[in-house]
Amino acid sequence: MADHTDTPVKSIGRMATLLETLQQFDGAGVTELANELEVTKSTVYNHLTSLEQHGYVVHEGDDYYVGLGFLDHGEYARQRQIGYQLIRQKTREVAEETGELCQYMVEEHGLGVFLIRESGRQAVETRTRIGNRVHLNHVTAGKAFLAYAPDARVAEIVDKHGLPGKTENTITSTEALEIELQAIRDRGYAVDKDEHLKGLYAIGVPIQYESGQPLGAMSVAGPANRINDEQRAEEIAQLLLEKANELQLTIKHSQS
Amino acid sequence: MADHTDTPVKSIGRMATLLETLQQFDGAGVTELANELEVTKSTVYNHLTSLEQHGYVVHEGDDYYVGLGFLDHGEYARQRQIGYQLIRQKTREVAEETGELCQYMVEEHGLGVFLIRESGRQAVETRTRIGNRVHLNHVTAGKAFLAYAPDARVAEIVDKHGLPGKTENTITSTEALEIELQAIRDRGYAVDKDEHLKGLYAIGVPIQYESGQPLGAMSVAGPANRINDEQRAEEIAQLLLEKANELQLTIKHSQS
DNA sequence: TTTATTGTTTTGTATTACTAAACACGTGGT
DNA sequence: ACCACGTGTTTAGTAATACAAAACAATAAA
Repeated sequence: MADHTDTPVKSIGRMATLLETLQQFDGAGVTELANELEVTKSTVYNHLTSLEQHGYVVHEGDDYYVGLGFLDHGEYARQRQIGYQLIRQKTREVAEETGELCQYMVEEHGLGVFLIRESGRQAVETRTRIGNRVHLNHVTAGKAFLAYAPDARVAEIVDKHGLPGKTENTITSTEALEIELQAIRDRGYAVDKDEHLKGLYAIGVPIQYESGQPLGAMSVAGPANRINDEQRAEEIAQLLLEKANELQLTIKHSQS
Repeated sequence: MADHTDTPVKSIGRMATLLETLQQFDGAGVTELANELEVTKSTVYNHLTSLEQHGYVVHEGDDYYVGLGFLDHGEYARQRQIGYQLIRQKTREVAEETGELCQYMVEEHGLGVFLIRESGRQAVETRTRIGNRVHLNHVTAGKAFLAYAPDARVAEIVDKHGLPGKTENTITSTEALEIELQAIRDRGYAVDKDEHLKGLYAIGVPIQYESGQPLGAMSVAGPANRINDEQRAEEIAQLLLEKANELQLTIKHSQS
């Protein structure tokens, strides 16, 4: 799980994997972590206390947890994204008007990151959470993004992360991807029948900057039985495209 | 600005100050950071590339920025807080019913951290953002929290962070604090006329767990001219107390 | 072209973060 | 009541590493 690509400052690598497992385990003790990471207890202890002194970790009794120190940096990074406030508002509108779950995702380091998540009245519950990173070929919004990203960028991303499978429907070859992306461009939006999760149907469109480069992608997700019919899907797609277009105009002129 | 309390793993300390200044500067280059932190360029470069490989930093051209890697940990830490979902919903209700800005704050490491922030229709804009850390004696919610926290905990916090001043009205002595906290307990809620920010009026109540220990505090803030009148303030306070009470009952039985 | 000013890379060394082992503390079992 | 084993914590010694210094590359300005 932990990438052993050696980085100049190895302590940062250790810290990163420490935090990841700390989060995975939903809180853990020193020994538990030491066993998992295959390092000495004292090493883990030193890291944890250092992280704690800087607000990145809390301990309750003998268990350590990821702390709220990350929330500050995280929210800063989120609000720094171009058009964040405007897109957030639009996402909310879509969620209310469709009643479904509407999300906005951006790309960073070749992966998709969920930035905004707004639930409508009858929205489904998914496991995705703000900040989660996913492979772009695993989600509808990700494919909508790729379809409108420069070819060179797509190639870079595929080269870096490959096209790992998730379900049997996931696209795992560059040829199939190219065909899919072309289909999305022809259609104007991306559609998925349970690629990410069984029984989930999703529609995604890119949010484009001037010059057409995508900032991210917005998607609506709901239970297949509710969205799968031709009529409703097309309705939602048109709504998304309309909102995306509005955003494109406002972002262009406001630059934030 | 950088605390030089030596921690076992010093790289983490360097990383922390690096990230802080990176955020303060809203993006910066290698040389700029090296000068500010009084270390060599190569050191900064090594840290930045290491952080980047782990998704904590991005670079655009020659400028580095805090990345979205923090968002995942941050959101995790936020949702881990007891009663988060329920409190979020109630915060929204209060924002809608009052039309003002309603926030929820918890304490970590002796400081207040803004967890939730919901704006009503006529809500003021403040500089506070989710994840921001503030001294508890600087904000209304913080004082509401302190008023219902165990005396020992209050003493610990004051001992650790002191009572730094912010405006001329900020409480900076333990005696004054004790009097204020008692007044809050007598009244049932905390009130502030521009302690944190000029022209802002805020009302805060604790959100208590079973056994009365506070999980955090919820506050409503608005322009002084709108809230300052006796009638309106009392109205808001009663609404908050009612919502807090509802929360206390639901959280008790749901444990999340 | 020249001259600053970037970011990047390299090399050697002093620092430091690691392992290992001992210590303190509490708990559960017998 | 004791003992054994589980914690987290602390301490020493050493191998690893993160650092400073300086050279290098690349870009932009003069």
